[in-house]
Amino acid sequence: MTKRLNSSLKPIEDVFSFWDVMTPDERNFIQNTYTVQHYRKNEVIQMEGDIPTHLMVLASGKVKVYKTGFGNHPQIVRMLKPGENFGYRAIIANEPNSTTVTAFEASSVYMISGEIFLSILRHNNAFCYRFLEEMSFDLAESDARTVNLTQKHIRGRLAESLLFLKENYGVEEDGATISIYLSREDLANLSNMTTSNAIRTLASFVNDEMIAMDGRKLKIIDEERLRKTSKLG
Amino acid sequence: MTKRLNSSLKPIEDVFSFWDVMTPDERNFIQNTYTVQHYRKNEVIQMEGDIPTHLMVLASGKVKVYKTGFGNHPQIVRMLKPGENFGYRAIIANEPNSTTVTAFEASSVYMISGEIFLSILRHNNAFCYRFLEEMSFDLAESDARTVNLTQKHIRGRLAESLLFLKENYGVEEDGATISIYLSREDLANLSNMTTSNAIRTLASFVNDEMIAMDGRKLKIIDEERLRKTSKLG
DNA sequence: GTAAATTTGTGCTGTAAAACATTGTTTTCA
DNA sequence: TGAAAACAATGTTTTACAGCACAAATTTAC
Repeated sequence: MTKRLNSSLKPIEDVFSFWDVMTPDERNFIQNTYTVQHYRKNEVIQMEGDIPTHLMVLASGKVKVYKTGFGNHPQIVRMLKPGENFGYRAIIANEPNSTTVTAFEASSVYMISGEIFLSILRHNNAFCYRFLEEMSFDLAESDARTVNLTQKHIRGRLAESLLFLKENYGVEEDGATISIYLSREDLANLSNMTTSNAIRTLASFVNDEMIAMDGRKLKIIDEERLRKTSKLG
Repeated sequence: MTKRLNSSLKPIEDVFSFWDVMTPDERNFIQNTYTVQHYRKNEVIQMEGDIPTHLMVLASGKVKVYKTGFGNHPQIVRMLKPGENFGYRAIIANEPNSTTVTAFEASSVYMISGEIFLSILRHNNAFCYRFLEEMSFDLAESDARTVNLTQKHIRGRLAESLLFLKENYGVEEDGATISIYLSREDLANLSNMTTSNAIRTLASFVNDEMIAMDGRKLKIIDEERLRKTSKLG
């Protein structure tokens, strides 16, 4: 089984989206030094406060990036899908990790040494620019999240999260069921509310016929209205 | 008077902190093409939604960077002091501005053409890397702000803001008065609360002898306790 | 295959903070 | 210099949401 998982893993040159701007030498170097790590559901991949060692590329699975605030209350700040990079911000800033990363489901991660990463950044301008671009998107998203979470009311925040999940992870073959199954608690930590309120508000959305639920499967049935709810509360 | 202001303005090579990583050619090019803009108190420098045209460097004064949320309620996401760059994120991301920038007080800004900026980013690796570094700090700050604003209670948020203002802008000769005079409204927009609550909470801090007030002059007299309040509410 | 643990669902209560209203105070500018 | 506007202060009311307790359902573990 494990073998099968490994053999079915997409090779790093297909997963790491900045492969195309690297030189043959750089590619070789990474090919010869990268490692793969497999994580089980709920396993911690990176810990807040630890010294970062690797640029990581999610090969398969889904992970959450979160900060632990006062009273151990986590706030999810990013959710990644295969092909996305993480762990590199702290390397560039030369700081301890500012976030914890945990696997939502069984996930595989390509690990590229931080020193090699920095060295490529410092020698390959196109590579550096691509990361700059990526960060400039992430920064806008982060600022937008700040405003969403502080200014929207509970219904607006949850609606926003559901739409984000749909956009980010897509839907099943039925065209409506969001392709990620989160616990109510994770949904709450994404939307800055208590678990009870996530449950309650989901129920109210079902009642309003904006979504349908089957356990953790959430189906968006009136996206229009959900979008309105996200905007106006 | 205006002449005096102009003549007392620090030259761009002293203000723009990435000058040292530029080539002589690049420096020349910027020297020959940059412009200076002066803004009066409360004047808008950059507008949310507009197409970005220039990398801007604050030469003198103080400015706020904010997003306008639902119900026209602004959330300040950054406050700049001389030497800091702004307006460049949207250029890199090739998006409309995601924030509005307004002068707190009379400010002067060096304007560097977006095309020239992009061209240097694409040819000068050290220059590109410095911006990458800057963004990696900003991104961590933005995520931290999200957690602060969503999880801390009103006293904690205001205390946090006061400490930030002191760290960012420093203090007057008395060693205690914060060197920026904000309206209660701006303080509220920085701390995600209503103006009345900013006023009330400030008064309560005075009562608790953590700060002293004289109009807009805020003096931190018990930083220890203010820090504790910021952490624990 | 049953116990234990985790997750989900619901109701109730208290409260932090928004919203609103009013008045006093300072700035701005014809 | 006097009216208007902006800002600061404070009291009152309303409400959105957290916190808690508990029950039911589902998952995990042995």
